[in-house]
Amino acid sequence: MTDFTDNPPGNDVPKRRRNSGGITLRDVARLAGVAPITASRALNNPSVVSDAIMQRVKDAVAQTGYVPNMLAGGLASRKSRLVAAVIPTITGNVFLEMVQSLTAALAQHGYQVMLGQSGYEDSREDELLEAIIGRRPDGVVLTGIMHSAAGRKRLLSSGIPVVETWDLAPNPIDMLIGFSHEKVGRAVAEYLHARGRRRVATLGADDDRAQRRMRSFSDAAITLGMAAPGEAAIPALVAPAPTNTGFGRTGLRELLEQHADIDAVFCSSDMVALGVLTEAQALGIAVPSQLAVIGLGDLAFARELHPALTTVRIDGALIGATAARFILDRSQDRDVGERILDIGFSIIERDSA
Amino acid sequence: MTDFTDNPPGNDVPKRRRNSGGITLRDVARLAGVAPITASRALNNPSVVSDAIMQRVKDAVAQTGYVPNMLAGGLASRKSRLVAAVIPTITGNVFLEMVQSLTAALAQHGYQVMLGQSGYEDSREDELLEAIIGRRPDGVVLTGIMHSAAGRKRLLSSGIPVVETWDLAPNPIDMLIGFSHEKVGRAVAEYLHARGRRRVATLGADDDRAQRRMRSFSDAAITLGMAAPGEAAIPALVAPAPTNTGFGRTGLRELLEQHADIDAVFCSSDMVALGVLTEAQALGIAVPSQLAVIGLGDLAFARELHPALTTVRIDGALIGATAARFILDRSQDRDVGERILDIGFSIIERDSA
DNA sequence: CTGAAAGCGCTAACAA
DNA sequence: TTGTTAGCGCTTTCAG
Repeated sequence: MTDFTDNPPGNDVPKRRRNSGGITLRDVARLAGVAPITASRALNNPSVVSDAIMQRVKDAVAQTGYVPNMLAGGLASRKSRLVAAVIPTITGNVFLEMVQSLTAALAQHGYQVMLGQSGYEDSREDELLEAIIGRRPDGVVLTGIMHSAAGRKRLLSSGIPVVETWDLAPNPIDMLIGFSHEKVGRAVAEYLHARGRRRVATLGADDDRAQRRMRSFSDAAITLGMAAPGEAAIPALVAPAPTNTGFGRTGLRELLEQHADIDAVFCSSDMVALGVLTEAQALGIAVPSQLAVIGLGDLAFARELHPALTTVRIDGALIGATAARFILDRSQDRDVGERILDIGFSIIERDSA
Repeated sequence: MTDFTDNPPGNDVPKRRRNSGGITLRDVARLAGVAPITASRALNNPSVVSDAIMQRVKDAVAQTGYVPNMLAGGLASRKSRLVAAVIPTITGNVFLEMVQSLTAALAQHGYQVMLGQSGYEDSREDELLEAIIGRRPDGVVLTGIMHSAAGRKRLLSSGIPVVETWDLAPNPIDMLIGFSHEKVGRAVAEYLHARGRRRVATLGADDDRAQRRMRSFSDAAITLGMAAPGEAAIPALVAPAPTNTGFGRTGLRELLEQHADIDAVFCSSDMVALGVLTEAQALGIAVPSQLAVIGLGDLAFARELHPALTTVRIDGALIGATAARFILDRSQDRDVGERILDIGFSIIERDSA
C-alpha cells in the first residue's frame, strides 16, 4: 500500500500525530482529488455531489477498502446509529421475536442494535443504564416499564428517545408500545369460564408483569365463581423468572397434590405450558378433557404440540418493527402522531383448551 | 442547572461552537477545579490520582450526573469497548446460551455486545461486515467459520480480533473455539448402533454445519451396516435453516411413509426432535422402543420431555465465556497461549434413545 | 502527580 | 457544487 500519512517527509515539523495507519476519509479524498468534506458528502449525501466526483470517490473507496469510522462520524454528527435494546434475558425466549424484528428493521437503515440484559432483578440496572447512555445511542428500547424513578430521570435527562414495551402505563418516559397484562388475565379467565372450566389455577413467574396477569386472572376467576368455595384466591404457584419447562412439570404435580379438582391451568409462558402438557401426559391426564392448558407467547412450537397449545399471542415482531419506526422517525425529527400504542393480544384457540 | 458553556458571555468572540449542551468531562473538570485530563485520569485510572482530587472529581460527577461519552473516548483511545456478535438468527435458539454468556462476561469489564444477524444465507454478509468494522469493535465473534475469501480478507485487514466459533477449521482468521461436526455425526451413529438400531435416518437443516453432521452420520451409519441393503445413503430429509418443530412432525411422517422400518432419527436440533417426539406420540409410535430420537443443543426443555430427550450437548456458555476472555486478553495485549480450542461435545443419554 | 497541547476521524457551519 | 475552518468530547504525548 501507498504511504498515506499526512506528514510531508519534511524536517522541522513539530510532529506529534499518532495516526493509526488505518485508511481514513482523508486518504480517500486525497486519492480522489477532493476535499475530505466532499468525500464525506459523496458517501452520505450522494445527491448533492456531481456525478464525476461521485465516481472518483467511489473508485477511491474501492481501491483503498475504506470503511467509515462510525465512532468519529457519530461524535461529529451526534448520530450514533446505534439503538440499545434491553431485555431481561435473552434465554427467556419470549422477547426474541421483538429483538429479531427490531434488529432487522434497523439494519435496513444502517442502524445496529446493542444488547443489554437486565436480569429480572433491578440490581444491575444502573450500571446498564450508564453503559447505554455512554454510547449515546439514537434510541433505547426497554422491555417493560422503567419503574425506578432514578432510571426514569436518568433516561429522560439524557434526551435519548426511549420506547418502553410489553406493558401499558399512564406516564411513559417517552414512547410506549404494549398491552394490558390485566386484560390478558381477565380474558383468559373468561375464555376458560366460557368453556366450562370451574377450578382454575396458575403457574407464574415472579416478575411484575406475570404477577399482574395472574392476579387479574385470579380476580376474574373468583368473580366468575371458579374458585373453590370459601377461597379468596385461586391456587397459584410462583417461580423465579424466567420460568421454564421444568417448572411446568413440577408445578402441575404440586398443584394437583393440593387441589385434585383443578381443571385448567394458565401458564406464564409456552415453555411452562410445554412442561404442564408433558407432565399431564406422563400422569395419564387427558388434555383438554380433564385439564385445560393455556400458555403465553405463542412460540413457534406451540401449534405443533399434541394437543396443539392454546396460548396468548403477543405480536413481538410488531413491537420490534414499530419501535424501530418510532426511533427512526424521531432521529429524523419526523415527529408524527401518537407515540403510545396498545397493540393488544389475542388468545389463539387450539386444542389444549 | 448552571451554565456550562465555554463561551465567556463576552462580545467579540469569533464564536462558532456547536456544543450540544450536554455535560462533558470539561464541565466536570471545571467544577472540580482541575484540568480535563486529570478528571479523565480520575475516572479511568484512579491509581495515578491523588485522593483529594479523586474525591473532588467524584463529587463533581455526582453533582452533574456526568456520563462519559464512549464515542469520543473510543475515538481518542482506539478502544471502543464494543464487541460484535454475529449469529445466523436470534430466533434459532441454539446460540442463545453463547450470546448470553458472552454478553454477561463482557459486561463485567465494561464491554457491550452489538448484535448482528447474518441469516443463514451469505447474501447480506458484506453489508453486515461493513457495519461491524465501521464501529471499530474491539472484537468480533462469528458463529461458524467465515468462508468467503472476501470476508476473511476484510476482517483480517481490519486488524480486529476475530473469534470464529461452533466449528473447526485448519486456518481460522484469528482465534477459534469450536468442535467437529463430523465427529458429532459419527459419534451419534455409533451411539445408535451400539444400542441396537439398524435403520437410521436424519432430519436436518440445509446449512453447512448441519449438512456435514448429517453426512458424516450417514457415512458412519453405512459403514456400520445401518442402511437398507443396496442403499448408498441413509434416508435424510432437509429443510431450510433454522429448522423447527413443525419440520420434526412433518419430517417424521414423510420419513416413515417412505421407509417404514426406520428405528432411529437424528435431528438437527432439539426443536426438531420435539416435533418428532410429538408426532411419534400422535402416531402411537413408542419412543424409544420402536423409535429412537436424538436431538442437538440440549436446550432447557430437553430433559423435561417425556420421554426425556437424548441429545448432543454443546457448551454454548463455555464458548461465549471463552470468546470473551480471548478478546479481553487481546485488547490488553495479553497474548497468551494457543488461541484455537476444540471444546468438544457430549451425548447426553436420556430416555429417547 | 498534574497539566498544556495536539490530535483521533469525521461533519456542521459558513463561505465561495 | 465544492472547500475552509472549527470543532464533536475525549485521551495520548510530552513537560513540568
